[in-house]
Amino acid sequence: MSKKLTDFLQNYLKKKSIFKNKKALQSNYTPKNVPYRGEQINQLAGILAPALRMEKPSNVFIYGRPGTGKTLVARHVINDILKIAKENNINIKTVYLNCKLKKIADTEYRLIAQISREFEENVPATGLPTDEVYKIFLRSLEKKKQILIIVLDEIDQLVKKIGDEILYNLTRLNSELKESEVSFVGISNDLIFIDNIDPRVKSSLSEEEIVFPPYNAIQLQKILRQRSSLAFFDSIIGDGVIEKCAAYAAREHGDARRALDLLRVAAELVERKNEEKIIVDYIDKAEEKIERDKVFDVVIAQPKQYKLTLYSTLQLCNGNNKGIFTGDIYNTYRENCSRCGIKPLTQRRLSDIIAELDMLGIINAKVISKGRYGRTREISLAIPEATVENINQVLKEGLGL
DNA sequence: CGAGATTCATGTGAAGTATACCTTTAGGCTTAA
DNA sequence: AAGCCTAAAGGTATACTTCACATGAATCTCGTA
Repeated sequence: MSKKLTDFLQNYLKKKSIFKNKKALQSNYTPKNVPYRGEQINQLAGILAPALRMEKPSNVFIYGRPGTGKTLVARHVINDILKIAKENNINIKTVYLNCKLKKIADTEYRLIAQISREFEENVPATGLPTDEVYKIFLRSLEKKKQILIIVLDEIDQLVKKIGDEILYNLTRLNSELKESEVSFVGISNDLIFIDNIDPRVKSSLSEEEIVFPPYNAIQLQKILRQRSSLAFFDSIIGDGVIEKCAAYAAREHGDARRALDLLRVAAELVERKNEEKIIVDYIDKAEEKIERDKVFDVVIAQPKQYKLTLYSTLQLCNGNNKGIFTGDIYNTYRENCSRCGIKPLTQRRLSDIIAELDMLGIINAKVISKGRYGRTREISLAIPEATVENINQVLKEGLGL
């Protein structure tokens, strides 16, 4: 190890961190109290409380824009219920699942398999019939009398992808159970989601509804202050920093997660620069970085073929801002395939991949008709200009080009 | 000139295929009585 | 004879391919004013 590096690491260890508890700013942190969500907490607690008497709670749907505290409130209420249940020896179990996660809960099979794994069942990734997995799950649930509360986050994404039949199957679960009972808490960012599903399913799965309004700037400030007092040592935050974070996040339909991310990333930048105070300028830098990282993380998590498709799109968009079409991308894609020795997929499949990249918000794809010249998707990038080059770089390396 | 037919390039649905993995079953081998 | 291992048979989910038909406005065609 070089002298320089050793020194750096030594110093790093000695240096006092500006964070008291960095976790308090991370998005999966559950604070002790949740400001401005008292009403929603009471509603949800009221709905779920019957579980403590071993009665099945009503199913609930929770709606609200991103970053309005839906997941947080659900976690909070459930934690408390679990705590009380434990103190009083009541048999309640809860499962939290994010339906958006690729390869984990993005199909009916995987969803049920994942829930079953929470019961220490060993369910293979493929090979079993889906109803067999249902049986494993039900059997496991019936081993002893209990109330199960399943929280399905971003359930709208799942239904968009595989259709609403799964919801119907979920509603029927209780009729197969003798001892235990299951309740669902569905969380959705899409406010009109429930209107587009089968009315029968709707009535049984959405017995109750809770709506989360966005936070306003004042509320965001309060939240930020509360969390930052947990996260930082005193007097680290400069004037106007909190206000600016709140203002930026309020602009994005009151997204508290974004506000907290801004503050955290800004602090990380400060720390890395060996400075001691967060000043307003860092918020702008943080904003840029978040924007960049957000796309980065999504892109990096994609399978190879998706990356290659995106890379080809990037190539075509570069410097050429008149619309590009599916056919163009496919040609470029094929070239790139042969360059890095990957077997090309069919255009049919690429069409689906483009649609998925569109859903992920990395590109904008709109089906248009060019009249005499056919029908196609008109595609443009949804990535901020400044990050294109970076992403291009990462893709290039990832694909060995 | 304008209504209706044509056309193109690809969207899109359905069905088929490859792969990877599962359970069941039957046969063969080992083991212990 | 009982127990265990292995391989074949028969099954599924998922990602992808193949096939076939659907789309929809620019362009073409042709009858009419």
